[in-house]
Amino acid sequence: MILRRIVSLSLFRLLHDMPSISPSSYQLHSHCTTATNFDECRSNRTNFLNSMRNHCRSGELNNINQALNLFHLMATMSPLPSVVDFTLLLGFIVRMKHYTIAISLVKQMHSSLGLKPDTFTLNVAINCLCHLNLVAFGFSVLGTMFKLGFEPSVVTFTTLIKGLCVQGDMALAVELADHMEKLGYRSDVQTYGVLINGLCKIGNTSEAVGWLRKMEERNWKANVVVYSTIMDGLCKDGLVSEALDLCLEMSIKGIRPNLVTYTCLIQGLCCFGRWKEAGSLLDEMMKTGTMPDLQTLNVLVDAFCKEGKIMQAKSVIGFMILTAEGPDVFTYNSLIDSYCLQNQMNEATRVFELMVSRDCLPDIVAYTSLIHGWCKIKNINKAMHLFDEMVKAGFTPDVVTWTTLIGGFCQVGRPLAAKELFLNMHKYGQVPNIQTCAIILDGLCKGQLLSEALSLFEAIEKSNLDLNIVIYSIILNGMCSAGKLNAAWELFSCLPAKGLQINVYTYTIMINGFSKQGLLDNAEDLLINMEENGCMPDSCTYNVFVQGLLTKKETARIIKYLTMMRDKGFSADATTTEMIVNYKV
DNA sequence: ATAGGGTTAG
Repeated sequence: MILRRIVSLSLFRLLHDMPSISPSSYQLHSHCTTATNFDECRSNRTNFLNSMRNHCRSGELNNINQALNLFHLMATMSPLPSVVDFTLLLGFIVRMKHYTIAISLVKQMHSSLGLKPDTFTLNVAINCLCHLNLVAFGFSVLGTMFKLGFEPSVVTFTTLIKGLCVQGDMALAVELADHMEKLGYRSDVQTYGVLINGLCKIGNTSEAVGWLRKMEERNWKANVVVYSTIMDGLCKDGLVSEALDLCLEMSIKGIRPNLVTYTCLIQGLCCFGRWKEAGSLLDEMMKTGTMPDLQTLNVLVDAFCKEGKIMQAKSVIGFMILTAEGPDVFTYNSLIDSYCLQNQMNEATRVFELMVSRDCLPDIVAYTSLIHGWCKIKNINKAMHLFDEMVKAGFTPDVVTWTTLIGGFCQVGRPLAAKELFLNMHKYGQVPNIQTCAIILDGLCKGQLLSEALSLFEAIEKSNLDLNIVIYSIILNGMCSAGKLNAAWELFSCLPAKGLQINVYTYTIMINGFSKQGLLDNAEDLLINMEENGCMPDSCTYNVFVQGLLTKKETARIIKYLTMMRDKGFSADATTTEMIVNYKV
C-alpha cells in the first residue's frame, strides 16, 4: 500500500530541514529595474498587485532577483496579499527552476508571515521537492496535507507520480496511480502523460503506446504533448518510422505537430542518418509557421557534429546567430565533443577557450568531453590536469566524469589504477552506475586480470545495481578470452534464470569462445540454437564462426557458411578475408 | 483567482 510509505513528518520540520537561501539574496533593492516602478505602485495596493499578476502571467518576469523583490514587497504589505497572490509568484519562481528558493519562500510564508498554505501552495512545495529528487519529502507533504484537512487533488498525485518516474521507480508510480483511482480520483490526460513519459524514459515504448490506447478507450483524448512524448520515446528507441506513423495518426485526428514534436522527429531522423527527411521536416515546419528555436537548431548542430560534419554544423550556427539567441553552452559542447571524438584536441581546446571569451561558462559537460578526448588519445596526464582544473573551477565531478577517467586509465593499460578510482569515487560523493561497472570490468578483463574482474564482479552483484546483459557479456568475454570456457558456459546457462534477455552480442561472444578453442560443434549448435530462440545471428556472428572453421580447415563447412553469409547479405570482415586469402589446403 | 505533463550536450 502506497500510503504506508508516507512518512508523516510535519511540514514545519520538513521545511526547517530544507536548505534556505541567504537573507541578502532577497533584500529589497533600492531601485526596481523592471519597466514598472514597484515602489511607486506600492502606494496603490491594487495597482501593485495587478502589476505583479501581469508580470507573472505575461512571462515578463524572468529574473530571480525581480521575483524576490516582489516577494519581499508583498511580505511587507499590510494587510498581506492573499495566499493566491503569493502562490502565483511562487509558480513563476518554479518556472525559473529555482526550486530551493521556492521551498524556502513557502517556509517563510508560513513561519514569518503566518499565512496558511492551501492545497495549491503545498502542491508547489511537492513539485519543488520532486524536482530536487526528494520525493520522500514530497510524500511527507502529502501526509501533512491530510493532517491539515486539505484534500489532495489529481495535481498533487500527478506531481508525485512524476517524481517517482524521474527517480526511476516506475512500478511505484503505477501503483500510486492505481491507488489514486481507488481513492476516487480519476487520472486525467496529464496523469497519463506522466506515466507514458516514464515508460518511454526506461525504453518501454510499446507499453507507452499501450497506455495511449488505454487512455483513448477511457475517452480521454490524447493531445500533442502525449503524442510528442511517445514520438520522442520511439525515436530514441530507434523506431523513427513508427514515430512518423504516429505523427500522421495525430495529424489525421486533427492535432497539429508543434515545435517540440518537430524537434523530437528531426532529432530522430538525424540520429539515424535520415538527413533528407530531416531537411524536409524542417522545411515543412517553417512553411507551416513554426520557426525552429535554439533547441531545435542545437539538435541539428549536435547531429552534424556526431557525424563529423563540422562545416554543416557551423552553417547551422550561422543561422542560429541570425534567428535565435545562440550559440549557447549546448552548441559549444557539441562542437567540443565533436573535435574530441576526432582526436583534434587543439581545436577542442580552442572552442573551449572561445566559449569562455564569449562569456558562456564551460560546465561539467564541457570539461568531461575534454577529459574524454585526452583519454582517447591516451594522454592521461592532460586528462588528470583538466580534472583538477575543473575541481578548482568549482565543479564537482559527477559519475560520468569519474567513469570517463576510469575508462582513461584502462585505455592506457592501467586497470589497477582505474580500479582504485572506482573503489574511491564514493569518497567524493559519487556512486558508480552500470556504465562505470561495465568500463572497469571490461578494463580488468582486457588487461588480463580476470580474477580481479571476477572478484569485483562478485562485489557488484551483491550491490543494489540491477545488472544487465551488457555486464554479463563483458564477464563472459573475459572468461572466454582467458580460456575459461567451462566457467563461461556455466554462467551463460544461468542467464535466463536471472531474467536476462540474451542478445546477439552475448551469443557471438560464446560462439567466438568455442570457435577460438576449436570446439566447432558447440559453436554451431549455439548458432542454430540462437536462431531458434528468435535471436538472429549477424555478420559478426558468422565471421567469428567461419574464422574458427578456417583455422581448423573445415573446408565443407567453410563453403556452407560462406554461402549462407552471402545469401543473407553479410560479407567477410578483414580478418576472415585475410584468412581466406592465406588459406592453404 | 494560485498548483501537475513532452524536446538539446559529456
